[in-house]
Amino acid sequence: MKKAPTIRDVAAAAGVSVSVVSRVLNPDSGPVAPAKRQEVVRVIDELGYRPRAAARELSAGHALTIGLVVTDLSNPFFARLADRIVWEARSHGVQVVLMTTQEDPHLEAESLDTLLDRSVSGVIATPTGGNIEKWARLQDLGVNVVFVDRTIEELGDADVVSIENFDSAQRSTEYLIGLGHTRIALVTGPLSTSTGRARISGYRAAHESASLPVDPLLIRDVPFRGDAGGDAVGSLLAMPQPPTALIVANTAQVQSSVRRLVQKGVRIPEDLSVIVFDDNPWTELMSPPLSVIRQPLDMLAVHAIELVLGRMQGRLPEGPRLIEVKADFLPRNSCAPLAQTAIR
Amino acid sequence: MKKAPTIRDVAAAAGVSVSVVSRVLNPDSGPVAPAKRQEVVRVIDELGYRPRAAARELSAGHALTIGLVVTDLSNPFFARLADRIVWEARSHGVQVVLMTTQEDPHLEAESLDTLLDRSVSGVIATPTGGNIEKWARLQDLGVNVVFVDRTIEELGDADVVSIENFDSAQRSTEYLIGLGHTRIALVTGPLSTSTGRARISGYRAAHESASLPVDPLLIRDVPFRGDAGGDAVGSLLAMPQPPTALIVANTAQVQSSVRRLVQKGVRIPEDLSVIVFDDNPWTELMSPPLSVIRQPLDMLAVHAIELVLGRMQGRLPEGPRLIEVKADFLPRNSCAPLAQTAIR
DNA sequence: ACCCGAAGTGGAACCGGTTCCACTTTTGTA
DNA sequence: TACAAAAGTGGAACCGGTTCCACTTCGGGT
Repeated sequence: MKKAPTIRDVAAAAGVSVSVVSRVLNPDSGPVAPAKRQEVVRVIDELGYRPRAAARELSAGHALTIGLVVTDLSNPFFARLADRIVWEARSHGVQVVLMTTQEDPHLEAESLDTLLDRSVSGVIATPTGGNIEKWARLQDLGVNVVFVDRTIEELGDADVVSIENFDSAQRSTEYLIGLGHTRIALVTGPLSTSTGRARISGYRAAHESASLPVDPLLIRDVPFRGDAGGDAVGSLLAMPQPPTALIVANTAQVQSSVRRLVQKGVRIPEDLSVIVFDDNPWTELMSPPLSVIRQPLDMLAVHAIELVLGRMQGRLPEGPRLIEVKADFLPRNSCAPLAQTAIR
Repeated sequence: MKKAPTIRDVAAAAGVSVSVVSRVLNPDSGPVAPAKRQEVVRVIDELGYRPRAAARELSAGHALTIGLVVTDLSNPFFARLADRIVWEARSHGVQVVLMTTQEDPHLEAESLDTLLDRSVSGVIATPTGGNIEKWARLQDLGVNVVFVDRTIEELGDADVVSIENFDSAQRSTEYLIGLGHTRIALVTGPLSTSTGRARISGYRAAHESASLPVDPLLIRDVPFRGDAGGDAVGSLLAMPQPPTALIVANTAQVQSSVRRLVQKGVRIPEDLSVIVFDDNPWTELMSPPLSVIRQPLDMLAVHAIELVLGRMQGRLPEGPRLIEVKADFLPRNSCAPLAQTAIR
């Protein structure tokens, strides 16, 4: 186990001072004579020298690193989001430190502290909704915060990237209404999140423009983790007058909800028409293939990274940005007209 | 945007020297009078002081960080693995820097360089198979390397955690043979990986003990990325005498393979019996639910972390360790006796 | 009362980069 | 040819921790 060379080793071997090596390492930080530059480059290559990130960070005061704080990587939604973000970050030479919260504010708080210790220059997160002061403190210390998929109302000056929640919920609801359905259930995110509320609004708006009444019992706001989606589905099916259509607008709960449907032997779409908010290849492989609101994860990731890096480089207007990405509706075969639906 | 306090601020506010504060921060690094310890703790809390990780790393020479290098997080196998590893790492106070290789040795090489710059104390990876010298160099510089799911033969002294490849392939093959199948196709990983070879051996062994011949054309070793699995399936189906059963023993290619089956309108298990190596909730939600070799990701993750941390703390015997975890076979409804299979 | 070792403390070097600044050497221009 | 501006260079401080070591203080044993 040998020791890696340092900048002073390089300087000595090239017969120059560390200043010169540093200037070679960071172009535009000062002049270097072409001959010396070449020699330094040669020595660097010969010794296999690589600058230690820790040293750089210490003197710079911040790291070329961003934190990614998501609920849970075993959920394909977050996993794919993470994948895109890691990919985009790398192409900009930025590393990603990954933390999961399991939707637990305590774990989230711990993660934020750790990221602060690491002097990350940005954080991309799907926040739990708690830790308002902690998030504020983070921003206060100059960390660029971007929320994806959800907002925290109390945090006015954070950037947010999400899909068009209102619009997506409205469109999927309208589609089902167009098929003749009147009892449409909605499983969505917690009311404490902007996302959850916006989707409910879209759902209501669709009902209103069709002059249909809204049965509040058909709306279920459930947490992002655990088996809450499945439980909501179970309870919906057990209603005296069960729904004939279901929109699962809580991406993290799609799997749980669908599992419950399968377990209960519900036939799709003969018994129940289903639309889910998801972007998961498996939805297409089911029989029938599920109709989905496709979350454009690539776009979410790209915008999130753009925001973080843009702020890092100070090339972005001051105020907080809200970016809403259009989500595609992909009708497949999990929805049928009400006339062809078996009412129990 | 204010500035975070440093250890010197704390020392000044508590009326002690930085040495004392440092000793309070790191118990067992030296004596501190109880009264002063208490005062220092109070000041730390009051100022909200947190030690900068970069400073620590610089002087320690290595970071409390491990690198996780996987193919692709949009693949549920790697995503779930990452999830468990992040979780286990956190519980030991270790952070995880995530990098993806897309199975491209160049990207892998770049990742390793970056991790080296960061002075990570360990790397957990699903290696591409290339970059032998780079991996060796990493180990040479004192980085603990643990491979998951695959080995690199040329790298004798790396720890490896994987499932019992030979055994798993053998059992699934025997199961199908038991159902009467004689033309069983195998889609597995590249021959350049130990995993790929071991699974083929298991497959062959099952044939031998049943005195069945092996048709080499039924064995397809395909890369971990791209749509190679689907293509292999397409080509298998187009054979003059196509297989009546299929084992997809390349977790990264399960989705691609199944998609192709669905696209081609192959009925499971009426036309083809299927077993896949996977640990993905969606396999259960398909109709029919797929029979799987369940990869015990939790176990893989726990062992990987144990190895890395164990080596970091120097409390592990010298030589490289190979840990094989038993994988469960979960028969569901995607396999039928040959007698009930439609031969085209 | 005396001495020795342990407990407690702070000063300063060190880790490996970046950056400021003073200094020397070129260049360009009048 | 003279002299200011620009290019090139290296010394040293600095970032924020850890750690070694010298020094002081205290306690206990004889």
